Amino acid sequence: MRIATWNVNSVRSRIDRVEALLVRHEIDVLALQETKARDDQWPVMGLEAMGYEVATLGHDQWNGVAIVSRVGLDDVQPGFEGMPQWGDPLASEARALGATCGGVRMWSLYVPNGRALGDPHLDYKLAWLSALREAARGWLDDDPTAQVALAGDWNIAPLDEDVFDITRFARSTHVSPAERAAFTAVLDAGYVDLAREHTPGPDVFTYWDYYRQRFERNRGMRIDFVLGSPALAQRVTGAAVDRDERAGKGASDHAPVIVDLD
DNA sequence: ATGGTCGTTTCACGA
Repeated sequence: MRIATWNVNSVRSRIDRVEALLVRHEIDVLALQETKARDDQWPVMGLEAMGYEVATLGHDQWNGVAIVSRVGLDDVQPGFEGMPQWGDPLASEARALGATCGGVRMWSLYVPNGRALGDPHLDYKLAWLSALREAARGWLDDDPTAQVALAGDWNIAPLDEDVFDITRFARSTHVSPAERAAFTAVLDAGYVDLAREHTPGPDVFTYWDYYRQRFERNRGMRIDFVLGSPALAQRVTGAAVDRDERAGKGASDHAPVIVDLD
C-alpha cells in the first residue's frame, strides 16, 4: 500500500496534476491540503472515474483538506477531539480530516501557519498542535496497535537542515523553539517520521517559495511530513519526495511526500 | 527593510 501527502495549493487549478500523480505513483491514499475549494466546487468526477473515493473538508476562504482513496474511505471525521472550535475566528485557517482507508487511520492535516513571531496566530498554532498531540496520544492509549498516519503540511521545520539557510530564519516562524517542541511532543507521544530515514537531508525539502527562483536554486524547507504510529512505522519499506512535481509551469509550491507500506 | 510570485470569493491578502 502506498500513501502520500501533498499541499496542492488549489485543487481546481491543479486537478490534472493530482490525477497524474495518482497514476504515476500508483498511490492508494492521498491526503491533500490547501485545496481552496468549497465541497460543492470539488472536481471529483475524474477521480471517481479512476476508482477513487473522495472526502473533502472545504473552506469559505482559504485552505481546505481532503482524502482521496481507492482502498476504502470510512468513518470520515472533520477535526479531532479537542481541536479549537470552528467558531473561533483564528480557527478558520486550520483544517483536519480523518478517515479509515485500507485499515489505516489517515489524517490530512493543515497545521496553522502562525504568520509571525508574536502574532496571536502563532499562539493558536501551538494550541492546535497541543490538542492534536493529546488526541493522537489518546488513540494510542486506546489501541497501541492502531495504524495511524498524521499526514500533511505541518508548517514546522524540525531541524536546522530542514531550511535552506538557518541564519535567515532567526526571527521566523516554522523554526522557533516552541514550534519545534510542539512537533517533538508528537514524536514523544509515540509517532515516527515515516519518510526521513528514507529521504535523508541536508538539502531535501518539500516546499519552495514561488519567487526568487527558490526551487531552481533548491532553497526550500522541509515542512510536510507523514508521522506514523508504531504499528504503521513497522510497515514502512520506503519513502520519497516527488521533487519533479514541483518543477515546471503550473506546479504547486509544495512537493508530494510518498510512503510505501508492506 | 523590501521585494519577489502564486492562489483566491482579487484592485487585497495570505502564503
